[in-house]
Amino acid sequence: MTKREEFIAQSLKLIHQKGFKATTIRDIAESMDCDVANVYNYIDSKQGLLESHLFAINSEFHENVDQIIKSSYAPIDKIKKLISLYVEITVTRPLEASLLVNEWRSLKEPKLSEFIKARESFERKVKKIIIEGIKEGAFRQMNPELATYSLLSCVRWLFNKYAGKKVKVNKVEVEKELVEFVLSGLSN
Amino acid sequence: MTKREEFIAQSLKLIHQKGFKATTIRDIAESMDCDVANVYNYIDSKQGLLESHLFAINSEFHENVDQIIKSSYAPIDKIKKLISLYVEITVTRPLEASLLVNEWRSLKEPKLSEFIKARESFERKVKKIIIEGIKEGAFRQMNPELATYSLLSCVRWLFNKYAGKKVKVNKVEVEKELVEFVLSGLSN
DNA sequence: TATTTATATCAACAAATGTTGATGCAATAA
DNA sequence: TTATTGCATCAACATTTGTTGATATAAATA
Repeated sequence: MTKREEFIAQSLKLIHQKGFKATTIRDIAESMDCDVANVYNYIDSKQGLLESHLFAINSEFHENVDQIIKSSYAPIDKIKKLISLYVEITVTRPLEASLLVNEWRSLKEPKLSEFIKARESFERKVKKIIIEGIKEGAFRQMNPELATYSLLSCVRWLFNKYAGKKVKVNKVEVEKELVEFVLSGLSN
Repeated sequence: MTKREEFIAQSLKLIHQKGFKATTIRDIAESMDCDVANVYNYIDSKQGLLESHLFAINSEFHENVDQIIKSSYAPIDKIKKLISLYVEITVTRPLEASLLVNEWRSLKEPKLSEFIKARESFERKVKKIIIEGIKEGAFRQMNPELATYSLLSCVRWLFNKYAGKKVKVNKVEVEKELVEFVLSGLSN
């Protein structure tokens, strides 16, 4: 592993553990056993470090989301596909997924607004799927907004389970469980 | 409203808006239009401010939780009661609820471990309810751990919707929707 | 060989931030 | 009346923290 890769790995790890605000440049330097100034061989600013990783994973996520949205799948299958996407990204790159869920709050304007705008746009798309599903009779009658947030929160917590821990995860099994929960809840 | 009450209100509001780490003593002072040193008429330290509010609401929450756990309700009704409790606290005191969900990360040892321990204990209790519900046949077969986290995340996002915004909320309606989602998911 | 690239070293600064001490003043309670 | 309580004022300090500039060295590349 090159030093630059070690830097990326360590900084992502620290940001996930302590949060972006609480992670200092000196923390990062110490974790990779080098001088403080050395960190600036890899970044322009601390803020830039957050922005680059955050928007990289965010773009990737939204591009995949749009393909699902624009597909001809029925609402119920679009939901399944979205959950599958979220599980895939979260299990393979949990540290970056944690940026999407937690650390975006540390963005500064105008990046903050840019992120929020994209996220709200995504949430509206999910809400539309739910509304359509209700109309078609695939989903029961419900408040689409509350359902949207509930649904999304069901997958957003996931990274917490797989970031930093060396748990061996059966991606497919996790996906199956989440899909079942979102579609059927607890009940028999 | 006394000055002390204004201090509490403003500091909670700021902590929710910007996060605890990003909220400075000077921010708080400015928000209540007083000198910086003045803030220390009401607190011993910034950290103490977080701790007192966080553990106050946390204790209250867990006391109520234990009453539900120890009741003779069936698993499905315990779940309903828990959701009801969460909605109640979140809708009436969203700013404090946000501490429980977001800001506990800013606690320092040993308070941090204390909080985490309580939270994990709570999660185990919920998991037990689910396991029991499955055994009794009230709930379908599922992975209890994933179900626990999914269930809890379904209610934890709520404060985001009601903190800071002047939305008039029908508590009962929100509760009904959440219960339906947790028990039945999206499906018909 | 010449040169670019990746990384290391050291010192230092400016700004932000939590915190303190000493003091004043007015209202309330004893 | 006296003592306490709640709140305000001002100046100052010690740390923490992001960031820079100038320079060195060894390896990779041209």
